[in-house]
Amino acid sequence: MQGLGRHGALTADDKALLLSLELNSRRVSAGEVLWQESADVDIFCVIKEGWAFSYRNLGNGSMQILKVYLPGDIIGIRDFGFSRRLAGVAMINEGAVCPFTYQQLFELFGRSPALVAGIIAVAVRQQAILTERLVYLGRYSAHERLAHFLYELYMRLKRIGAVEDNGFFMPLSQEQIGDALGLSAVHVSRTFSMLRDEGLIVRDRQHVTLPDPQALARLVEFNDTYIDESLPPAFHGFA
Amino acid sequence: MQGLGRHGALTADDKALLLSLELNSRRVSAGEVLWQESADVDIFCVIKEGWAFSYRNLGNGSMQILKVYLPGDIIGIRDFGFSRRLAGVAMINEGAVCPFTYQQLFELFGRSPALVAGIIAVAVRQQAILTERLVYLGRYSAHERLAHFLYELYMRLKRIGAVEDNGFFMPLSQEQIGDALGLSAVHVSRTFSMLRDEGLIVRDRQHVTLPDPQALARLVEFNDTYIDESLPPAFHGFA
DNA sequence: CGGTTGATTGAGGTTAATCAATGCCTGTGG
DNA sequence: CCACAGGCATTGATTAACCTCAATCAACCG
Repeated sequence: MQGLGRHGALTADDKALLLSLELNSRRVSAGEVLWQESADVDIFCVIKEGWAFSYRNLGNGSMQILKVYLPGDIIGIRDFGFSRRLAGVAMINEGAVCPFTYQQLFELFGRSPALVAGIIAVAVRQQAILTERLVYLGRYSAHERLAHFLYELYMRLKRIGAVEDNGFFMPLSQEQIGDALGLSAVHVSRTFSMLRDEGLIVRDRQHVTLPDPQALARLVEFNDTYIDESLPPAFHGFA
Repeated sequence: MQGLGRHGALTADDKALLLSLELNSRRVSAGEVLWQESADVDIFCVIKEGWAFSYRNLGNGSMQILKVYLPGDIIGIRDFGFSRRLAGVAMINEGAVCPFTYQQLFELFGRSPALVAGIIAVAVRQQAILTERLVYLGRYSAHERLAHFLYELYMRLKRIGAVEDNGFFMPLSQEQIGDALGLSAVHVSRTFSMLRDEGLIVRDRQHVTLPDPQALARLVEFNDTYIDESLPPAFHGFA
């Protein structure tokens, strides 16, 4: 609700609708697969608690992680408009999700322009994050990829109040980070060491600290166009 | 119109609306920049003729090409919902485009559910193509990346009737292909030679032939989920 | 005809993958 | 409480993929 409200005032009715969706939330365990790739598209989810990721398993035995989802993120709207899942989704750690159906989504669409605008904004910004990683995969070294990845997490976590003293909880294994960045787990480890020696990133088990976020931002030339989540003025008349 | 009509019957009114958009088309020259990254978002375009690509220029001097656009493709809907361009767009060869404004897009939305469904379907499928390349960038070698890239072009060109005897016109330079696949131009050249020696891809200047598309499809494990362009049943009641 | 652009080929260097060994935590069962 | 196993991270050595630089060549263009 906090996420969607940024794009237009929600009426009391809108809020009631959203709250009704949140009622039937479900606890999920670490590693649990929410759905497999190619499965039928039935539901979407909002993460209430815990981290998840979407992935593709490849013919050569490796896996590509497409996106990491944090509490408050909507999972599955990328599949909106398809009849089968383009990617699987699994939980990283324990948590809770609120599932809702295509039906309920269309209901929202019919009822509230502000919610439509909000969901469009969320969807296009998620895609922008993906595009940003495509750029990094294509043209940057392991060093910059990892730095960018962690800085992006830092920014997203800060938005939801999960950063304290420039540090945050990060439950991904180095193997999983490698699968997200197109690197081997071994090289992720080496790259972490480099970043630590440079004083840019400190990591202790599942806790990451960025001693100097500004310096890191300069290094990765962070493009915050897609983090700014306001919709352009043209939308105001529409939704 | 052909592309959008796949997702629902267009009324005579819809068609008239689309034709009116096509009236003010504009000729564009090879290499012409349609817009720069970070520019204000004012228009979208349909390509009537010629090829284009969207790109990001990076701090380290290199460029990442995000997507290649073919005749019939809509350019710029990725920026829908942002006030500034996430990527630049430039023509590869000479051609013609039909620009239309945010305003006109909203008008379409208000008038025709079938067009809304069509545009949603086009947008999500374009994103799926991007995601597919992200997977290839992260986890496949130059050999498979190039094979996949060309096979994807082959499939998309076949849809619009631009393939003849398994061959097609391909105006991209090897430098540009490298920018799309995250490779150097030199390595693209070597990889082309490998594919030619394997009998998978024959290239003569700007003409590419796939002697055995089936074999190539097996090699790249082409995922055609996102090429199937029908919207799922759930949409039928909605749009 | 000279100039330019794009493709090819070779040589050598760099990045990151792979293989393998070790260490460190954590949980488990005796 | 200790022994042990499993998962994760680290480190070293070797190999493979790809980049960069540089030279050459072919096609095109004024």
